[in-house]
Amino acid sequence: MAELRPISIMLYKRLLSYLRLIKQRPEGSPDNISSATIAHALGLNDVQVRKDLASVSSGGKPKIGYITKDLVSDLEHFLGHDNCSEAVLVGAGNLGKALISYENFENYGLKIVAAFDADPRLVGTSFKGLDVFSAERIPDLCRRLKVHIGIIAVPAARAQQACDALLEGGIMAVWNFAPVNLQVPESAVVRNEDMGASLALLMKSLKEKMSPPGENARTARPGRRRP
Amino acid sequence: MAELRPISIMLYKRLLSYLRLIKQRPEGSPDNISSATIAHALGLNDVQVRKDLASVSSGGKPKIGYITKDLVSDLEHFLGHDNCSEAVLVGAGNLGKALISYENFENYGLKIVAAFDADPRLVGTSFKGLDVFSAERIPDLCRRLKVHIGIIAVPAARAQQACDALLEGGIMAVWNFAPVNLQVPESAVVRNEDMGASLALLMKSLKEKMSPPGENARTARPGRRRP
DNA sequence: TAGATTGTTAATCGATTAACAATC
DNA sequence: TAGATTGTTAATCGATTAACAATC
Repeated sequence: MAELRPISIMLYKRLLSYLRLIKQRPEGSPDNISSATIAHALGLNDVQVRKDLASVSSGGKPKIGYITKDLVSDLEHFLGHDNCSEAVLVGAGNLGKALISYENFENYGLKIVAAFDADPRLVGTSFKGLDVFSAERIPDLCRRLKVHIGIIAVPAARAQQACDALLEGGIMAVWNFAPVNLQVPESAVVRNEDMGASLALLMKSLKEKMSPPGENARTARPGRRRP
Repeated sequence: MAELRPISIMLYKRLLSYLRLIKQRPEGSPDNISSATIAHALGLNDVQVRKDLASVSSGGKPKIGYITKDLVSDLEHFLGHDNCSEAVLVGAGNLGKALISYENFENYGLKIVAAFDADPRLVGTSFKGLDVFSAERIPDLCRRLKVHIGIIAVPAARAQQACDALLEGGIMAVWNFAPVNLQVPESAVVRNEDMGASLALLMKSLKEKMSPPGENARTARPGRRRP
């Protein structure tokens, strides 16, 4: 049951994908699920699924599998979705608005509590009930709101500046959507949402699919997704 | 020099990060760079950087390092940024508009050539020079434009439908921003841009940083980013 | 030459998978 | 009981790192 030491990013991602898969099952699905079913739906190995789940859940039952209800709560508990965290958003342009609109964040325990923008035309407006403040107020308001997560959704050229302001406001974790390498002190955590890199990966897979691996290929993995 | 067999996703991501780092260096930076410098800036091991680069470039020079100009072109060539690919976008809401505005995609060889939306108020409009067509025309226009990449930026509930239309139009690679597991045939490639999962990872790192690993921790990696 | 830096070989480490026993 | 399924142990595989020789 629940380990304490840091787990690998790959494992963490898989756990998240299990949770999402199970939560997404249509109404009226059986209330149990086997590791093989999960593995098949996600293109993974069933032993791996069982091993992953063993580190999280109270275990499945032979011939039955895992009780989805229990599994969901075990996963959520382990992944820490229980305690909601608050964040501020810098940049209320299209991307910022898209993030504000993204219904799904609350499922992951995130709530955006304030937005900032440097554009005076946006300052003072509100979007989906969220007020947009002047970027100058970032350090002050972050401190007052005692928020620890900052989201950067500004153009590349202004990202470092936004980051600095957030850090000044006591932000400890930065979620960066701008295509730049932010410089931050070691005390802070940065996660780059590098959409360019992500796109490149898609294009890479596509190319690999179109020009099949050839003689050299050894481990062309078979089917990943359901037809 | 340049391997042919499929390379690992982690390696591919690192190569992308090298490219981005080097391209981002300020004007007037030296025209050479050492593996140690790259490694330090990205929080990696320098041997790893050299090994990665060896698979891509014509090599560095002892005492000098790598010539950035050559390295950039080697990386770009290897990563396939040379040949630009075209894509269509489904969903011209805030997220869609943010993607259209994202200056950076062209650096990765992607051009969005058409946008679709189900909302009649958006159909017929254009944004940054890109026309928005009715979602009904997806299969037809995709075929006519001979596009192979589709981007899904619609709400979760409509994502599978959008995906089906794209597949009907001959799309082979789907970049999915909706928080659902799309069902696609094996012939297609899907990349899920799961922002919820990404957020969860950030929150995980933050938690790990705030409550230090404790006695159990064995390999707390030291410094990752510059102060 | 001495020092910095690359590139490679071998060792280590961690993650995945195969085989199989346990259990309902 | 027979069959399906879990959980675990051991083997495999791949990726990272350490040590060091090669080179400018």
